[in-house]
Order: sequence, then structure tokens, then C-alpha cells
Amino acid sequence: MAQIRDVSKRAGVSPATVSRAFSDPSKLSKDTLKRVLKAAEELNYKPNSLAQVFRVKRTNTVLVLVPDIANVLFARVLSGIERIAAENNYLLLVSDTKDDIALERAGLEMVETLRADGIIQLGERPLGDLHTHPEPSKVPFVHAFDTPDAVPYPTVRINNVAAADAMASYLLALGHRRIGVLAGLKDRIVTRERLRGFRQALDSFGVPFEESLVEYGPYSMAGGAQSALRLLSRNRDLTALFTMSDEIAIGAVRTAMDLGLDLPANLSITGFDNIEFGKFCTPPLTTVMQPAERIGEVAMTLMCNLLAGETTGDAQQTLATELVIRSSAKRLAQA
Amino acid sequence: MAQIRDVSKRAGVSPATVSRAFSDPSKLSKDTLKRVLKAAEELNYKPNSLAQVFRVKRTNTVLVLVPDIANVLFARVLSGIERIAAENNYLLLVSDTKDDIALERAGLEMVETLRADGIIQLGERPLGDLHTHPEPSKVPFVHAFDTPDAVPYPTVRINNVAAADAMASYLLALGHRRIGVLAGLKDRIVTRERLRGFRQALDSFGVPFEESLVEYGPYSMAGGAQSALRLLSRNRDLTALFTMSDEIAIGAVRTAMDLGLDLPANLSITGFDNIEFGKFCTPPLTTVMQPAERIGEVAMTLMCNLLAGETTGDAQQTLATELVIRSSAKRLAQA
DNA sequence: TAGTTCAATACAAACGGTTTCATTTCAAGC
DNA sequence: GCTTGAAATGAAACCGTTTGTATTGAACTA
Repeated sequence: MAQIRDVSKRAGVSPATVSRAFSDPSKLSKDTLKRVLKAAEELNYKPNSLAQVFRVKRTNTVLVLVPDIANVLFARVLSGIERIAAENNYLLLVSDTKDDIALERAGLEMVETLRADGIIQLGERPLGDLHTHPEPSKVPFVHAFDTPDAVPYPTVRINNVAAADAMASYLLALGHRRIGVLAGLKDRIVTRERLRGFRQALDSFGVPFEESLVEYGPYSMAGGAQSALRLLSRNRDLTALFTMSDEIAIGAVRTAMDLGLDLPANLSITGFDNIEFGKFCTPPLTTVMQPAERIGEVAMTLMCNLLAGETTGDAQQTLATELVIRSSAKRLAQA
Repeated sequence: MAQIRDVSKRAGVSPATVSRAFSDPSKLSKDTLKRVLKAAEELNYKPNSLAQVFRVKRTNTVLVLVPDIANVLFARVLSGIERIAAENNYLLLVSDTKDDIALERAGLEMVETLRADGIIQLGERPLGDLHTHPEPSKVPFVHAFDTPDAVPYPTVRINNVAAADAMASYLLALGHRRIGVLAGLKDRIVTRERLRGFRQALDSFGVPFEESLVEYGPYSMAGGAQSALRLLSRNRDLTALFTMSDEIAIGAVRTAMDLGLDLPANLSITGFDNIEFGKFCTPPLTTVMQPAERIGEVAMTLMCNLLAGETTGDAQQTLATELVIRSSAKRLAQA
């Protein structure tokens, strides 16, 4: 591979000039610039980015910490991040942390040891806090998607409480009163927030909340199927299921159908997230749309600003959600 | 950040000794080693990996080119790659190429400019060939998942022809004779291969192939829904639909149901890939399992070998698929 | 005892760019 | 024609490691 010295010799200039030809062409005379570019072209010269990066101490790379790459939602967020990253000439290092705090720390270290300029973390971190440990850590950091609440760094999230409230209110407005809750993992912040929204809706409709009507479980189809089975066999009088994710909802639909229920006639079910599949399953899922790609885009944009040294303050972005009404939830038949 | 010089001074040795303390401790006397480690510990010294990488010319990073990160299958392959990468201490640069050849070239360049040690490419490349251009390119390269056929670099793939044959044979064995094909994009290699398998099955059952029974379209639920609509309204006598992906199948199911068909009584539908949803949708999807995570694992393992300088030959790995029989395809009722 | 060998360590040269600072060039102004 | 200042360019330091080679001294051999 040709190096800067070769080019400089061929163009009859110093290496410094060649360097400038790429980094700030305006500094060169028209003539020299042309000569240098020609020489570079002829030698097929590409600056060794390792050397560059080493000298400049900026990798133009950001590390993304994902709890589970294979998860549809995270994948979509990632896709949004990637779009903005590409636009701004950033590379993406992706690490699947499997919710493992050790791996997250390793990530932090990667930045300190200069492999990346900043970190975007997805998903709430169940254990500890990356940032309280040594000191508020000067590593550029953005937290997106299911972020914890009041944190000292930029976040981008949705208002889970309001969204859940809206969804539950819709169910209540349809006349449902006996509503089961298929919640996610009990220790998750999102779970607590969405439950809060649900109760809030109940309150405003003057319907009492019953702890026995909520069933916790993993955010997955299998989890939803199991939770639904437990909840449904315990409570025969439920007319609707408020679930905390589309996957849970789809699992619940499966269970309900296997139980011989006619959906949505016998049981209304709502989801959360609006994954693509919800539109095509049977019955098409009424749910709340969460702008996953957009969350990624905003997160990466925030990171770009951060790295550009713009003081974004503690930009806590909250993105809008939207009820998407399909046909898995129907007005309660007058008994 | 403390650097090697600081540590060496504090331990009263030369920088070289500190370096060796980390890279090859056996070279040091027990005593010095202890002293150096202590000093490093006290100064919280972490080698600047940028400098390291620059010196050694090995980034321990591999670039993964993905046509679409948000796609469930690619995400799963990625997950497999990630697992093995983590085990072997590799970092992953991920780039969503959007099937754009320019971006793929950019990727190649990244390796040439040394940001990554090798490339794993996912999905078939619809245009041109990365590798014929300048010369067979000495960049470590592995192609996984929907790879083209006879290529001069390691690949890991499934046998689409055989898998499609098996799936179609199953349908034929159930008594179906009028089978529509919901194919993927016409210019895709996978599409051609799966169609070949389908025809092969037809042949062995002595059933003639009718071009008019195949409908091409995108590999998506929306695509499947549309193709199904076209195909079904054109051919009223179809008893089964052989589709080329689970997403297509799910779209087709939606259409069929909207058309008032009773599934699978009126129409059998099979998928391909075995995405998780297939198990939970209605009716649960009969499909062929494609080991996505495993493909990723094998690909990354191949890459590790390649980078370790082991001559893997032109390791063309073909992984086993498996029919997964659920209930979207049933024996044809005797008319 | 002198010579040889070997382990342990130090020295200094890379690695391939970027950037500071000094110098040269050259047109404009007087 | 001389001065002046800006624009263009070059020389050399620098970034923080790794690594080939040289050095040292102790143990071992003949």
C-alpha cells in the first residue's frame, strides 16, 4: 500500500502538503493540489486510518451496547442508529451485552482505551450503574429505549405511563371492566411504568385495581402464552387482556385460541410496541406504536452533537407514541 | 491516562519491559513482573489500544456487512456471529449496506485502510462482485447466509434446493396437486434455488410444473399478502401454497383469512425459515427450520481460523435444515 | 581461569500519519 | 526598488506502543 511519503515524492512536495491536500484543500494552491491529487490517484493512495486515528485520537466510531441483538425492537433501534451514523460518517461497534454488567464495563473501558469515541446504551440496565462508580465519567454517553428515569446523561425514550394509560383507557372506554394484565418482568422499569399508566387509567374511570389480575413474566411470546394460561384459568370472568408487549400479546392470543376462545368476541387483547407482525396476525393486534427506528436516530443524533462538543444540556428526549387500533380489542357486548 | 512510560518509571524498568509484562510475562523474572504489575495497578494503567493496534497492525475487529439489520433472520445470524466474536475477543463493526454495493466497497476499503481485519458478508449480493474487481483480493472474507453458489471464498449456507424439495414433497405427500408458489424476489439466488427444489419435488411425484402458479414478490409480509391476493384470485382451485419465507406465508395467511377461507381446511400454507412467530400465529406454521444463529457462529469461527492463518481451504459449509411440521398444512380432504 | 551460553533487561528504531512552527514566496503598497 | 504581510510550503516533533538488537551479568563448561 502506498503511503504518504510515496505520494509526496511523486508530487514533489512534502508529506505535510499531502496531508493538507486531504484534510484542508483550501490551504493549498490550486496547482499543487491538483498535482498531489493526481499523484495520490495514480498510486491509489488511501491514508492509513490506523495511523490517522492514532495521531488524532478520534476513531469516528461509537459503541452500541444492546441487551439482545436478535430482539426485533432493538434491531429496529439499531437500524435507526446506523442510518444516522452512516450519514455522519461514523462507524458502529456493536456489542450484545446479554444484560451482563461486566460486558458493559468492558465497553466503557473500550472508550477509555480509545477504541470508540462514545457509547450508546440500549435497554435499561438491571444491575448497578456504569456511571456512579469512579465518578460521573466523562465518556460521551447516550441512553436510549427503556431508559431509567432521572439520570444525568442524555436519554431518548417514550412516555410509558401515558402510553399505557391511553391504551388502557381505550379498553375501558370500550366498556371493559374486568381487565387482566399480562405484565413483563417484574423488576423492569418499563413494567412498572406501564403498570402505573394502567392503574392511572383505572383510577380515572373509577375502577378499582386488583393485584390478582396481573401476571408477570418474560417479554416474549412463550412468556405471554404461559402468563395468559395462568391468568385465564385463575380468572374466568376477564373480558380483556392488557399486555405489555406485542410478543406477550401474541403468546396470549395463541393460548386463548387454544383454550377455544373466540377472539375478539370473547376476549379483547391489546399489545404494546407495534411490531410489524401485529398487523398480520389473527386477529390483527390493537397496540401502541413505539417509534423504535426514530429512537435510534435521535439517540445517534444526540451522540453526534455530544461528540461535536455541542452542549446538549441533559437532553431528555421523549418521543410520541400512538394508539394503533386494529381488531383484537372490541366493544364489550352488552350482557 | 497513565502511559507505559509512567509505569516503567515507577517500576524502575524500561517501557519494553512493561510491554512484555503484559504480552509475554514468562519473559520476565518473577520479581520484575511483580513490580511492574504493581506499578501498573497503582497507576490504573491500560495500554492505549490505538497505539497498540497501530503498531501491531491488527485491530481484532471484524466488519459485518448486513443487508438489513432490522430483519429478524439477519439479526439472528448477527447474534451468532457476536457470540463467537465475544468468545474470541473480537470486536464487531456492523454496517447496514441496504444492499448498496457502494457501501460494500467502502467496507472493503475499511479493511484495506486497516480498520478491520476481515469481512463477513451476509445475504447475497445482487449486483457485481466485490472480489473480481482489482484481483482476488487478499482480504479475509467469509460469506454467510444466502450466499452465491461456486465462489472462491469460504461460505456457510444451507441447501435451499434440498430443503425446498423436502417441504414441497411433504405437501405432495399430503395429497396436494394444485400448489401455488409464493416466491420471493425473482432476481434472488435463494428464490431460484428454492424454486428448483420445488420443481424437483414435483418431478419426483410426476406432477407437471405450471409457471402460472408462481407469483414473485418481496420477502415480506406485505409482499406475501399481495402476491397471495393476485395468485388466489387468478387460480380458484389451489389447495396449497408453498411460500419461500415465513413472512410471505404469514402475509398469505392474512389474505386467505380476509378472503374468508378456513385455514388449513380450505388451503394449506407452508413457510420457510422458521422464525419465532410461526409457532404462535394462527394457524401455527409448518415450515423449514434454517439454523440462523448457527450460521453466524460457523461464519465467525471460519473467520477466526482465517485470521489465525489456518488454511481453511475453501471451506464451503452447508448446514442442515429440518422440516418443522405444525398445523398450517393438512392432508387434502378426499373430494 | 578464560570462554561460552543464556536469561533478563535496556535501548532505540520503527509504525504512518498530523500539526506546529519556521521559512519561503509573491503580490500589493508606497 | 524596497517593504510588508498573507499565503503556501517544508522540517521536524509527536502520538504510545512493540520489537529487533545490544548489553549485562551470572552460571556453566572446558
